[in-house]
Amino acid sequence: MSDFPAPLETGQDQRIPAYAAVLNEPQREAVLTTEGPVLMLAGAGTGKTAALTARLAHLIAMRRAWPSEILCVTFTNKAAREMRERVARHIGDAVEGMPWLGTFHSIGARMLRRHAELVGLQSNYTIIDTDDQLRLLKQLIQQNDLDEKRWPARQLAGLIDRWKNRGLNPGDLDAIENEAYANGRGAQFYKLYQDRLKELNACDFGDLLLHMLNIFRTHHDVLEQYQQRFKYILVDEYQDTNQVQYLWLRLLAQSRKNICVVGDDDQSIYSWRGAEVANILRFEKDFPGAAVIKLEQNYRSTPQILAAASGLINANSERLGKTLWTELPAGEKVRVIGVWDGPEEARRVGEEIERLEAEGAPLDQIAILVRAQYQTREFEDRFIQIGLNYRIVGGFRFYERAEIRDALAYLRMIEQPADDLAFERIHNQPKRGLGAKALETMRRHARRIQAPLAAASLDLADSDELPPRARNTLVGLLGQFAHWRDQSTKVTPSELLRMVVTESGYEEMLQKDRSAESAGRLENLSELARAMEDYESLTDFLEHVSLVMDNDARDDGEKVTIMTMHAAKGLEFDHVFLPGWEEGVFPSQRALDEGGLASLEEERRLAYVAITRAKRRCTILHAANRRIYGQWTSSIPSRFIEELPQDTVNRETTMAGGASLWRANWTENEDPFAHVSTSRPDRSTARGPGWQRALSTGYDATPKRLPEPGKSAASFAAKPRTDIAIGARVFHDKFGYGTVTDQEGNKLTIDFEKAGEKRVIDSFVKPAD
DNA sequence: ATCAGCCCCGTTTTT
DNA sequence: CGGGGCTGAT
Repeated sequence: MSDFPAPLETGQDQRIPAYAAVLNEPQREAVLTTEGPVLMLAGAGTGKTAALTARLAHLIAMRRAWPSEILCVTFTNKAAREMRERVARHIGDAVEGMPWLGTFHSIGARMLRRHAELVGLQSNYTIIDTDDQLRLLKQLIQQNDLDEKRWPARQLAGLIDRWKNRGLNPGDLDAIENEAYANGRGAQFYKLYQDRLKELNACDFGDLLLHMLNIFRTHHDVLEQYQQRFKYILVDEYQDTNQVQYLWLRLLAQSRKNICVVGDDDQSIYSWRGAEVANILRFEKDFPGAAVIKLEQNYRSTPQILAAASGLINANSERLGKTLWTELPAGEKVRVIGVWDGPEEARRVGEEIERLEAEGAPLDQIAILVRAQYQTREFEDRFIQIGLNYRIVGGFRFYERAEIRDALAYLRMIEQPADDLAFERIHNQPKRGLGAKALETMRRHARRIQAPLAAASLDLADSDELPPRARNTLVGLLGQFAHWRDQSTKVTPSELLRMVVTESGYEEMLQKDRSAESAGRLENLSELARAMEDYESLTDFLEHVSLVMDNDARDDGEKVTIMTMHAAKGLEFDHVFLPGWEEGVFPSQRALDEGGLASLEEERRLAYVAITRAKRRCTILHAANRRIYGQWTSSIPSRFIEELPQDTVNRETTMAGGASLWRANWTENEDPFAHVSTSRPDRSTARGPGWQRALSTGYDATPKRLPEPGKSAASFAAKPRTDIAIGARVFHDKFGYGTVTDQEGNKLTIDFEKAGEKRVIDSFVKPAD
């Protein structure tokens, strides 16, 4: 600690490095305690990343280690990227020499490339995604005469994932685990899957970590090599680590014990995908003598927001216990708004946002955080209607899109002719008349001669097992691949991709399909080609795409963000709306039905994460009625609302009057089934057990203020466009091509070719070419 | 080989 | 309600 230039208290001492000057006391301690295990408990908004990056900068500036001797792991590429950028600000180009800063998976992949032969792979192994994984498992299930209906591939994939997350190999499964699939054939299928992957020279995501763990366990020399190399280990979001990651880290840290983990047990929201809070809870036991540093000063939210969140999370047991505080001035209380139903909720949020906008709030500082993806629809519909710019985060990531996967499959086939999964994916994409039947013949032959599909197909083309037509097509396709493989050494990867997309007929297929999606798909493919321009070899690029590429960027203009609470972790917004705080929605029905207290506590942590995203204003909403799976359901406010400290909350309702009156009414006409119905409940007749509780929390049935119809951004600015008239052909980002059949102010009625007739705001369409 | 119609099912998501 | 997957008819 003595080598730290000077304490901050000495004022503007010029010897204080920039990276340390802005830190508070505990943050500085986290930077200075370089030796030995450190547990950094960083509450929401407490400057965890600042401390982490300062620690990295410090280690390097003080010559404790070369950049290449520090292992720094994160969960997401985004976090890794951010870390890299922020460290670069402190130490400049030296960060380029940090090859071991990255996600668990990319670091695992990098290590595995060096030691692949130890687990029976070649170093140019392919990383398969969940789609390939599923198709492979389906094949195995079919081949082994299992009924896929009874034992779905999905289930097996889930089990294998979980086993891998826990560091279990096929031979490690106990009787109970084994029993979990196909009456005791779990281990058998797990083994079959692993063997098949090896044949394909492929890995799934879980393998990237599990293979390395196996190597560490069985090859002490390899483990020692890494233990020597990594003088310091830093782990971000430690509460999200799963068993393999934990075991992996423990082995690597064993000899030097210079491991610093950062996390927040209150923000552990990923147990359902294998994360174990226990890892952070028992860190001090794993590494005796660990320094525990708590970051509790919050720089993000108002005292009210913080108090609400803290009060809520207090209801959880099993916490390490932190108390967040802030020096920020008092702000507004958290608002809790009760509304009649889902559509009204969306309407209300829309109005609130328009109000904020009028006050000058930038739209990108406003977020709507939902529990589940299905909740986004209501808002999307409403925002399209009132012409409010929004973006929905989540859904498909870039490389998960079908067209991207198809393009990659072509490239994989060029790179590795033995990649059967890639071949199967595109053998008839675009349609070329090589259907399921031809594929089956090809597979059979491949199995017979023990060769990869493509090689076997070449062989097959010489026989008369396939009909002449299919044979010709097959020869043509294989010829194309030979041609592309030849070209791949002569042109850049990006040129190769363009060549493949055109020559395969893929481009033509998309051009013929005039839907909104296909236009976007063509665009995605050009984007892929553009992204490839930075890569020299196909191998580099393929790994980058499957492991690193994400599509969160593309910030085109100011938009309100709609996303799940999970996706919002780590982000912050001035204004946060939290709709759907009803029992069964949040906490989710599944969490209530299964998983018991642990599940409920995780939901509560999620609520904590959600509230602490807000910097200035946080608005919670709950609706009395909501359509779930097409059924109108009445629901009661979330228990989390009651758990908020009442003095931090302002309650509002769009309904006023006498709750008592309503309760009386309900008891008189008791109808136990009133809460489930197929028609939308009417304000004057609805009732139900949930409703009663809703009333008791300050609800009322008669509308205090009915939403004023048409009062929205759309009707304010109702100047019709002059470039679009009835009969015009137009294009809409969501609905595709269509013809305008009516125009009323800025509202158009359009008959879409794919989506049917819709009413949309004219700013959402452009004239079709 | 392809498509329409039927049935089933339905959190959260990163790599 | 709505999407995906599978079946059976062209």
